[in-house]
Amino acid sequence: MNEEQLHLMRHSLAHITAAAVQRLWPEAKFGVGPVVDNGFYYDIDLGETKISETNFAKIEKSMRGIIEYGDAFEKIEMPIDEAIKWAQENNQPYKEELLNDLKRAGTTIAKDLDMSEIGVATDGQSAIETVTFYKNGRFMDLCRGPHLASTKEAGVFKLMRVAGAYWRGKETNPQMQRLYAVAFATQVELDEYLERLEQAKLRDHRKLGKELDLYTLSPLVGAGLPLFTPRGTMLREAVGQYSNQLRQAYGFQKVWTPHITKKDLYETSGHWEKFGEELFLVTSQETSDSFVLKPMNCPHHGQIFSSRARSYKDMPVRYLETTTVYRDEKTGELGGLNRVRAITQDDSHVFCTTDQIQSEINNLLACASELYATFEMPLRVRLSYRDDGPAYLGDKALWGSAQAQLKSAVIANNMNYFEQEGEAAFYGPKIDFMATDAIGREHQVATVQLDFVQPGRFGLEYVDNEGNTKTPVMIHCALLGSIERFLSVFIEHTGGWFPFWAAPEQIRILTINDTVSDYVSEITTILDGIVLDKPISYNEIRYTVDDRNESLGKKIREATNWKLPVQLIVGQKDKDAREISVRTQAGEEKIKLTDLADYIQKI
RNA sequence: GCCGCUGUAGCUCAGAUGGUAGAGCGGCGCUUUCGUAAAGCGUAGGUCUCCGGUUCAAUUCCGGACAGCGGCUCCA
Repeated sequence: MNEEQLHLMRHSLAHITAAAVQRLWPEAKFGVGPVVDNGFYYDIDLGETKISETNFAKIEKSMRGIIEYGDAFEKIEMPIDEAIKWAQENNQPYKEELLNDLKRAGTTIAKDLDMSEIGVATDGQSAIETVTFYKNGRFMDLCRGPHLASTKEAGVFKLMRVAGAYWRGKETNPQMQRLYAVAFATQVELDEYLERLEQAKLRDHRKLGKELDLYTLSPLVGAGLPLFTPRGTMLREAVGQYSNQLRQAYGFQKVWTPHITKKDLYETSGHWEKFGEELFLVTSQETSDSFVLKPMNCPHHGQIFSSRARSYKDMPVRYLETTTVYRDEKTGELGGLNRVRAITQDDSHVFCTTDQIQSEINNLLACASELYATFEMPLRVRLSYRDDGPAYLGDKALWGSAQAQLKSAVIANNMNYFEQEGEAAFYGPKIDFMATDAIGREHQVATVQLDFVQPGRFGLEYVDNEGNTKTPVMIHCALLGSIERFLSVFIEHTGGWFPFWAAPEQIRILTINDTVSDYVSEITTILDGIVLDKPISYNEIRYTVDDRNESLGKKIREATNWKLPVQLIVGQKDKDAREISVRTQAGEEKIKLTDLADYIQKI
């Protein structure tokens, strides 16, 4: 079955799902039922009644009945006004809204519609004459089609879950229930898909985070506030230090700013107005000032920039700071390390002239590419442009040229990109780097954002070569993004098998009995003296010695379960031969004690 | 925040139409010094997430809170 047929089949199954739901709950009001990756969903409103997973067996049974019966999919063409009347008479208000949009604008696609009149009826000219419906059995649905000839041709499916979903994606609209299903041509393919899902769960960072003892969550501390164990701290510091050292090599200087600030700072920046509800407030018993926990660092870095007179000769000024910011995210959005309320950003800000924008963007893209190449993580780049909504600030022409510069930089760097309208920050267009987690969900990691608003708001300035006062452009950039989120993706990407340089415990020496302790000391002396150069220079090999009175098999099993990059096995035979048995994921080999330092250096 | 699901020992899980609960691993103790993914025996761990309600009796039923999961919305 090709992609097109599969799509057709999944779409028809969405109708069959709706037909089954209508059979079981005749009062059901239907939204939309599109095809998605691996399956489809249908949005349904049953009023007070709620579908839960306990109803799935009954719905699936009804669907199988419909498939077995083999209703034909019948195409019906209907004048638009007659269709609207049908929706009213059959108590299908959501379909009525869609039909209103079709009549008024000829489309139901939200981004092509004027939001102020979405779903609103019109008496005027129709944009279109007729609409098509598809009917299978007693169920009839507004639909462009095409469909299978008969329900009998539907493949295998499985209802997966039910979730809330706002009608047309608007929070102020009623919430419907979204019934998700997967569907394939054959049972074998469905089983394979479910098996892949099971495999992916083994790489879930929340599962590995517990198994590998990386972080923990405590209800006493609060949701979205992860606590990092010694191993997890080692990991986050390794990647954080790499990010810092890399950016220093690309011309950035470290700065430091406090974690609380007067709220005035964000009123000036514009963040208070836009994100006020998500700021944690801090009360002072000493002064009447209102403080907040900082949700980001750009205004602080701007204050450092403006602390001295700046000449064009100083530009660009590049600051970096890895620090934790706090955002009161909605509780329902929190999850694992991916979305937290204490967010450690490897944040940086460039202050430059408009002439320097292009080269600074290139500098940052090169830096990000180098970093993700080290992690061997493929990324997709998202170019986010402006929406014309009132929430966005700044000069429109400047936005336009900046967007063009971002795009040409991305193309020049040969990056895999896609464009998205309306995702820009309120102060400027941006480039986001998207990484994929274990089950295929994309998450933003690195970001490069142009800002034409904040420098002006804070009165930042420099003097150009003619003695004129100018406003600099600001470029925000985080490479890892949020270290917490980065780790969530990194853990799933590696399955917990971290590269040697980032592994919390890099080497474990496993002894066979207690006759080799002097030989173990010889080995540790070598390890202690090694200086590594990849990907950053450091001189601390993180090793432990497992000399417990346990079987070698058990020691190997445990070290493997901890996903240690290197196991060094030593017994009397190795000691006599001045050798070490080295066990890695690739297999096992014997090396000379004198070759150990070299061997480690080359990992 | 909203919709649905979930919460039993440190971990993974079992269990009873309402009569206060078990296994494996891990921990601890003893024995064992053993060469490639779990040595043997013994032993201690639980307000069955928390707070209310119903009941002679609640871990089990009902309500609420907290937390986790899947989505929606949001994401500076």
